[in-house]
This record gives sequence, C-alpha cells and structure tokens, in this order.
Amino acid sequence: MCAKKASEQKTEEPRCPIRYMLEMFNGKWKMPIICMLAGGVPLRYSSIKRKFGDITNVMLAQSLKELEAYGVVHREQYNEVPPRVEYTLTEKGQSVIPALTKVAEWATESMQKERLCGAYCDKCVLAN
Amino acid sequence: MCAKKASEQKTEEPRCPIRYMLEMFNGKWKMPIICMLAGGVPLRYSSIKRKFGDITNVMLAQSLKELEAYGVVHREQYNEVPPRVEYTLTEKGQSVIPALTKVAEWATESMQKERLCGAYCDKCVLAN
DNA sequence: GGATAAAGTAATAAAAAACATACTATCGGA
DNA sequence: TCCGATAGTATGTTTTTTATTACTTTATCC
Repeated sequence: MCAKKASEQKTEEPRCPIRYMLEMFNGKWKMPIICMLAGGVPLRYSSIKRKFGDITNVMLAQSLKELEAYGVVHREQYNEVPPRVEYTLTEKGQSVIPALTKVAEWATESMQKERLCGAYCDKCVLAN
Repeated sequence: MCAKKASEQKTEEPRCPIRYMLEMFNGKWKMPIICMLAGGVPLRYSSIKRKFGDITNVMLAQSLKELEAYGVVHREQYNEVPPRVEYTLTEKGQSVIPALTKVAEWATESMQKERLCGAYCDKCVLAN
C-alpha cells in the first residue's frame, strides 16, 4: 500500500513520526550538524570539523553520509586538488529548521529557568 | 556565576540548548513516553508498558526515573495493594509539548511526502 | 624529492545502550 | 495455603555507538 524502506518492511504498523525523526537524527552529532548548516552557508568537511573541535573523522563522515541518505544534507564535490567538498541543507533539511528552532527556544528557556547558562550556542544558528 | 548540575561542572562553556535537549531526552524511549503522557491523563506504569508493548521493565523504569530527575515527569505513588503509581507531565514537561508537536508535524509531512505512511500514531497524542 | 593539504577510509577498542530472564514485596481473594 | 496483580530490581548478555590510531590519494609548493 505504502512504499517503505527496506529496513522497515518488517512492520506494517503506521509509523510514529517521533520515532521516524529519532531514527533520522539519532546519535550525538546529527542534530548539531543540522543546526550548524542551518545558517545557509555551505560548509566544508574540514570547516565543520574545526567548528566542533571534538568530533572524529569517523563520526563526522558517517553522520554526514547518513544525513545525505535521508535527504536532509546535500554534498557537493569540486574536483580540485586538494579536494573540496561542501555541505548544505537540502530543501527537506531546511524544512525542519522551524521545528528545531522551537525546540531550541524551549531548551534555552528551560536552561535559563534552571540557571544553566543556556543563553547562546556559538556552534549553531538556532535560538540566537 | 551560573549554577550548574554536578555532571556539568567540568565545562564552563555556554551549553548548546540542542545538546541539553538531547541529553534530557536521549535514548529510544524518553520522547515517546513524553508523547504518550502529553494527553494529560495520568498513566500507570503497567499502562504505559502495555501501550508500548515492546518496552522492557528495565528500560521503562529507568527512562521514567531519568525523566523524573530532569523534572519533566511527575511520579505519584498511592499506597494501596497492589501498589498504584501514576505518571504525569510536570509543568516543565507540558511546556515542551508545543515544540515536540512542531517536530511531529514536520515528521508527519515528511513521511507523507515519502509515502511512508506517517499519518498517525496510536501511541502518542501529538500530530493527530 | 619531500612536506602539505583535504576529505575521507580501515581496523580495532572501549563505552554505552538496550535486551532477556529471573526475581522481590505485599495483601486480598479462591 | 497458594495464586495473582502491581511496580518495579538484579544480573548478565548482546547490540549499537563512539573513540583511537593509522593510513590513502593527488597535485602543488618549497
């Protein structure tokens, strides 16, 4: 009836949208990457890596690849030497920003109420 | 300057609200539990367990305990036999619902565009 | 000719999350 | 006296994530 990804064929239940989102953005880095790209400026692999400071090649490459597979991140490769690869949000990726911003606003307010210094984040564009 | 939880004392950086949220709702079950409680009806331990169907005692008890520690879930114990314990969202827990609803709406639209049958979820109240 | 930069990959190890199974206390009812 | 229901705990195992370290390619610069 409805097309499903191979990994989801096993269940015929209607899928929970929250779980769909959790699957797409699972792990430690995917949402922060989306936030970082939310500014609209194309970012190179090395630039993302430098901005985070504490992400490994393995995690960054894997996260970007999975986000690309989900259609939220676009990878543009320029055949230069040394190679240049730029990442941007796709239309789908951009479409999640308003919702993520809501979440970031809520989180910022919560942190402020608890005096947890959540005033701003220098790595992502949201809630600034 | 700002009060911080013990676990966060190590870093003096401003915290990213998205990471704060990810820490609070980490794992497979916490967001779905919040969604399930979003209806406003107090739910018993066994009732939550039954609604999910595939959550273990360990995961449910642990998730509820952590959500309680973060102040988003309230646990009310009635000293009856057999024991009765009811869970509800706290004010803080309720305050996240609009943001989560935005996310659920985005996810539902995405799933529909991809024909992934995301029309509704019978376990949570959001995006219905 | 060797160092350097970018954007990764490969292989392995460590840590964390999730799962499976069994078990507990208490009291009322059959 | 044994059974069942509730709300979990205890313990061990498997699975998944994350981290560590080293390595690759290509062409230009010194």
